[in-house]
Amino acid sequence: MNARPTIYDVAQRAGVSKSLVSLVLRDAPHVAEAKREAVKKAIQELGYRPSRAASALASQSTRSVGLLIDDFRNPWFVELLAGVRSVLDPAGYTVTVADLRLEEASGRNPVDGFLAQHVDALVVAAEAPPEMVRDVRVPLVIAGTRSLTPLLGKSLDDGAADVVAGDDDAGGQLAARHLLALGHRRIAHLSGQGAPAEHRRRGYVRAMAEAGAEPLVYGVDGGTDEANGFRAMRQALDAGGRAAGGPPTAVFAANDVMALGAMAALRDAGLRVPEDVSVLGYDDSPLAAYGYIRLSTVDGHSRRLGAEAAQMALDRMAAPAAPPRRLLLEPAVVERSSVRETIA
Amino acid sequence: MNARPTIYDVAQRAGVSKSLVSLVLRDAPHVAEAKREAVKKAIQELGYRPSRAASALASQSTRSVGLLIDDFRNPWFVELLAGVRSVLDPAGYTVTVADLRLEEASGRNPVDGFLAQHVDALVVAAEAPPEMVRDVRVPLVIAGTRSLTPLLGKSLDDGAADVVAGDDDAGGQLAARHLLALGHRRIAHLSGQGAPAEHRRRGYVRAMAEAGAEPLVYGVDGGTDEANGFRAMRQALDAGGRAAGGPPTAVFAANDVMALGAMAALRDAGLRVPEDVSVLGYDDSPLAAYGYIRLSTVDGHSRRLGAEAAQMALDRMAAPAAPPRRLLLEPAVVERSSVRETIA
DNA sequence: GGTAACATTTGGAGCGCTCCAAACGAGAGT
DNA sequence: ACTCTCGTTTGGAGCGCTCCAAATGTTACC
Repeated sequence: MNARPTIYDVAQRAGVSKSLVSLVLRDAPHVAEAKREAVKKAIQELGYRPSRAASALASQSTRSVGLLIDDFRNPWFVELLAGVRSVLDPAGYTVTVADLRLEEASGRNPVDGFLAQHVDALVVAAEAPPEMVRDVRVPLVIAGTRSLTPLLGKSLDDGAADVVAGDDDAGGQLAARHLLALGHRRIAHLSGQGAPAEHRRRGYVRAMAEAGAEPLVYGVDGGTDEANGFRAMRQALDAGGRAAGGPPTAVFAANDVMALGAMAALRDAGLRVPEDVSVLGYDDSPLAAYGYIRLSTVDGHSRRLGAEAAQMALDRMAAPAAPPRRLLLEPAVVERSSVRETIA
Repeated sequence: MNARPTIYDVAQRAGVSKSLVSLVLRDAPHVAEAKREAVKKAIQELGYRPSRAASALASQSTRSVGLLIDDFRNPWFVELLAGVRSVLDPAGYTVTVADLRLEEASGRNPVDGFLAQHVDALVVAAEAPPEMVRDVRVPLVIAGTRSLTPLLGKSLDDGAADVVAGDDDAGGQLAARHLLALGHRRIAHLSGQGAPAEHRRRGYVRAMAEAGAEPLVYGVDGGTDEANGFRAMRQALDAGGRAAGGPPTAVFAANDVMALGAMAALRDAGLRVPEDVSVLGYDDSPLAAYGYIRLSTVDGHSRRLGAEAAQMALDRMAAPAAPPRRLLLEPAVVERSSVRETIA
């Protein structure tokens, strides 16, 4: 009566067998054009929609891949997702997204969720606890602006994960050198917890040392959020007041949101950006592009990252035994209006 | 061998029948504690995870609800989602999110996707084309900061949709009155396409008329994005220059992103916010709360909206024949630092 | 001691689909 | 006319689980 039509209903209406309907559904070759049409017509008329559950159960494949990101609030993921879909959509795969922060907040393990869902592959673009991805038996791709360390552990252990990531070390160096090249010497770095921040920091410190400039790092023990950006910037300003050379002339923040916090602190202190101090962010998130913000930033190519990750997933599904791949994307600085040469 | 363990494997290992395992899985009553433990132990040891597909197929229910939002890039949805999950998680439901813009970009119908997935209910928080939700046979709830118009059509047709929404008309009035009460008279409104913007505009116009002030609307034919906010603000400024009273002393934007565009235009024009002109946004998106922005805005209570929508979905699943419900949430203004009294 | 009443456990019949081996037809070749 | 092919179509056996009716144990009560 009112129940959802099944493949049998379609078959009956089209005057063929359920098997033929199934073939049409997956548009197989060797189906007579007339029958194909008849089936399509019946599908149309009945408003039939195949049941994913049944199909998944029978075929042992959901043709879906899971994407784990860390926080929906950080728009970083949007481009990443667009990249992932750009390669998975044409291949007929569906992608489901979960937010690590949100899942954990409600006491769930998102990876379990994905596995219960029978995803065919998993793309992890968040700093997930290693044990969470320990023995995932589906193709696993690690993607991140994110640094590799916690992931290398996993992939070395069982050789099963492909990884594609922005090179955060290089990005940190790039940022510092960019500022150095513009004549800055007192360059503060606003950092925070977590692997990506740590690598960016490391790169920054190295570049500063090479240039013979003193590394000035703040906020290491805080989050990589706006509040800590604000706080760390204040510290940098206070330290600069008491210390030798005065306040920094440039600031490199571990990400765009922290940079935004820094800009608030600078404005509150009566300092102008970029006239008095230059601010450089990281991620090239949508935030940075707003006309009111115009933040110069380091671009980790998140869209490309997503596309590469998706391709790796596809490749591994095709060839599960192929040697794992690694790909590092070289970051680049995006000039907007928050950075300029020193006046000094 | 290497295959995923099934319920039978667990049963065998625990020395019980598959049915008992199934009971334990859905923690049914009337199961002896000892057996329950044994089953749990076996599950643990085997790393067993139930197959959602099989369970969905057998039980004719996925215990999942779909949430359709309009654009991942607009962080408006984050709180909405949190609200939805806050009621659905405890009830044991899973929620899957799709982004209308993204789905359409890849030529898919997200609702079809949800239905193929057999969601038990659908929450639509985007301005989906009516035909898209036409004959959805699952409980449907419409949620929005979004105005009701396009939805009322649908729900009146078949009486099957519950709706909860922010009252955009009231919000528009509220915004205008708020500014009026602070002594502003030349209050420009930056608007755009789409039902929510239209209703906010209508409210604004009414309140202005009631106060005997002239409505000044710009940007109606553009999007509700940053670029149009910028452009509309420029127009308002130019018009003010030529016309009678000078540039507006206050601006009410149809949403926060447009307000941000307006702030950029104002800054470029050498005008300060709020000293020279007040800016009021709408949505109370995360954007507005950044220290660097501190945008005063109208709060549509998106979290509560999500929670109410989820509850409605739950209620309707429990009682499919209950009369449809309507709920309008009264917006409120959130004071930050972008609005102040007129000096005049 | 026997049995009713309940608590606990179990096998079987699907859920709607895919996939396979087998059946069917219709020309082509001899 | 009769095989052979090859392209097309079909029934049947699951996929891993839920749900039901029925079986089995256990306790209590007469």
